[in-house]
Amino acid sequence: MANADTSQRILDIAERLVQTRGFNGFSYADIAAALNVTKASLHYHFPAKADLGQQLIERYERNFLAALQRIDEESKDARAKLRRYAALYREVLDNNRMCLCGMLAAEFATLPKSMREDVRHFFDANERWLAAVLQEGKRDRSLRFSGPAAQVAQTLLGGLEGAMMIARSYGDVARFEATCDRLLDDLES
Amino acid sequence: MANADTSQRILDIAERLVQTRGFNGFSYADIAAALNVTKASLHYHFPAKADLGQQLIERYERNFLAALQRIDEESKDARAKLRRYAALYREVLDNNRMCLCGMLAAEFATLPKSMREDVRHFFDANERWLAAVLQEGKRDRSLRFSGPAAQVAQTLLGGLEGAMMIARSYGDVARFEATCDRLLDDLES
DNA sequence: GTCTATAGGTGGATAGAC
DNA sequence: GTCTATCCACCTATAGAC
Repeated sequence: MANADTSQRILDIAERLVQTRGFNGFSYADIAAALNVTKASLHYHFPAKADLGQQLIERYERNFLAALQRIDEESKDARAKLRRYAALYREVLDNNRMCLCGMLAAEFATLPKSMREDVRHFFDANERWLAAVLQEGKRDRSLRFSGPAAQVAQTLLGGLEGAMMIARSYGDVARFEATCDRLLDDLES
Repeated sequence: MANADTSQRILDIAERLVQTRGFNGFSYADIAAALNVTKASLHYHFPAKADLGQQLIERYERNFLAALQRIDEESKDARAKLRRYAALYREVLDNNRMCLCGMLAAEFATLPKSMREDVRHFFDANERWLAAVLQEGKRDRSLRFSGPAAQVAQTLLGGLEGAMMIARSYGDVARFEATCDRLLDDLES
């Protein structure tokens, strides 16, 4: 059976590489060098690059959803939840990374089908969570917006992903934070 | 001297490839196949891929700025200008493409230095134009917003780029338009 | 300007020893 | 599980004939 720890370490390195360079911007050789193993042994854990990519997204989504659940449990209202959601993105950017799925969305046309479906699944899950929080915010009066919550959720997701991508081009986290504040202030007014 | 027409046709193909697949997602072989020439003859026009990439961005920005100037000349007020600005993005998406520089922003870490600078230059030019239009909208009362125009401009640019990228993953232009409307309605209220 | 031919490197992936 | 060795396809790029 595959050593779970080794697989996880491979995924850790690969995740960083995809988030910084993109799925088409790294190779098995890069991971091998970082882990001091041969390319061949990577193929034992992930036979094809598409397998590696798919497991990357699925692990990323599991971890992300776990973080969202912690936010649900620990936040006092919907407004606080949104602020912590945005903070998740900022933490990624702090490490000079792009959201894994935001990066893959750019490369979408070149991805194997299984990865495409997983990317969309991640976005869907994010939007569902955001829409639920927005609805909750309307009830508890901590948030204010017009139109369907699902549409606000899409705008928020796109706004954060886009701001992240551009801010990374400038190596300027403050830039991301400013956009973040604008997007959220708007819902809190 | 290089045949200008051939160079332009090469750039046309390359532009489409970058906008759909990314700079690391295509090769000289792809262009050669589309144009029915050999890879070697492409190197006559663009010795290295970095040269091709740089000229791609610079031509893209020239064309984009020309479009912005037409908008300036033909629009009745700032509000109309913003709507036409957003329409530029939608037209790109209609062709199943991503904004050239939005795509390159994702691959930023893997780009040659000259291309990085050009990508940022494109964003800078966009933000300057947007900020000027926003200021104008404040004067002519066709737009309403709080805080610095430059910050609203950044939020708008990021919002459009992000919405574009995600909408393309779903092959759903309507999704982009909905986000667009939300972003702009907000400034017109 | 475009071609043939090729160099020199790297990509993902596999076979089989240990 | 990891290794050596290797395959083959593809990559960017160049030399030199036409």
